[in-house]
Amino acid sequence: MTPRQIESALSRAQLICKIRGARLTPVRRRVLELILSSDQPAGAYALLAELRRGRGKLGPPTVYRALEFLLANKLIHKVETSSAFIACADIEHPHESQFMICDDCGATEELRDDEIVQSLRRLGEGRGFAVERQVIEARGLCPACRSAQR
Amino acid sequence: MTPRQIESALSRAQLICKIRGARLTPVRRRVLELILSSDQPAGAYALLAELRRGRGKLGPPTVYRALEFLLANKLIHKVETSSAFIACADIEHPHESQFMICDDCGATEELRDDEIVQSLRRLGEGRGFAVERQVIEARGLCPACRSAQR
DNA sequence: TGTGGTTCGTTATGCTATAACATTCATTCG
DNA sequence: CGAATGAATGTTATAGCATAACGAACCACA
Repeated sequence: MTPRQIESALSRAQLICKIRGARLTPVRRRVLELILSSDQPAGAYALLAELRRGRGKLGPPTVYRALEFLLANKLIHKVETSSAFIACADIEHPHESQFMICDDCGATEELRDDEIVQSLRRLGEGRGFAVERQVIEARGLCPACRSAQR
Repeated sequence: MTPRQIESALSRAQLICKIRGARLTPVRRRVLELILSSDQPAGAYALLAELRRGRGKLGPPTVYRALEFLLANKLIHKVETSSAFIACADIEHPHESQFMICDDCGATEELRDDEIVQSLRRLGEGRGFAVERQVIEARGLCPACRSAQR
């Protein structure tokens, strides 16, 4: 993302939070900015290391609390199989998303297919489950690593 | 699972391994037995604690290596969002599976829907990804906890 | 200007997983 | 048989991910 795009995303996040009565504080904003700046999903401790450059010596809870807030407000997603966090591609429209993760280079792409979401929901409800959250991730090789391997 | 069913599953696993030229050693067999005996997904350290009762003082690598073997031979699955391991419901027919996990009581049900598997595969391939492994898990409330809450 | 709730700093700790190297075990081949 | 080889396991240490608990600072609102 270009600096311009990052600024735009931050402004929009700010606005969304304001509307909701949620507070995008400096720490939270900074963590979101770091995640937006990263081209790959960012781990909590990598974010913490960045946070510390500038601010003093912070502990894990600081970054985890910020992540919790950003997740709750659907400004970021957690990639479960990587234990890492990625900016949401469309914060104006909260949604379930799916991820493709390259085992080679870690490249992660957010997909959004409502049909698969509905399928899993139906599947759960067929068994009497009330589905609250879905984790749908595919691991494999991205196009680049795929051709590099041959 | 009843002791009888556990014995049956162990025998079948033994046979499958033999056919494949894989060795279901005592440690691996024991870990599989523990997982089969558990009514809920078992964590690695819980399994380790059980393993230690009987054998001496073992380290995490022992159990993790056994788990790696069982996963590679598709005798168990890993539930990513719980960091726990569950017996495969149909070891004779290797497959991708999905899980419904209750946030309240931890009850975990293995589902098997080939359509959702194919959907995700197509979705990935549409983006040029070679999908090797799928993680599809739904978190929510199981029927029991659902009615208990009302 | 209190007062209550939210956010943040700080310390400590727990859980999950693997690296690295020594040892034991099983198998095969001379 | 006995050595050689590769697989499996034991052992110690450490890395990586996440949260509990408590107090201080901050903010909004009466």
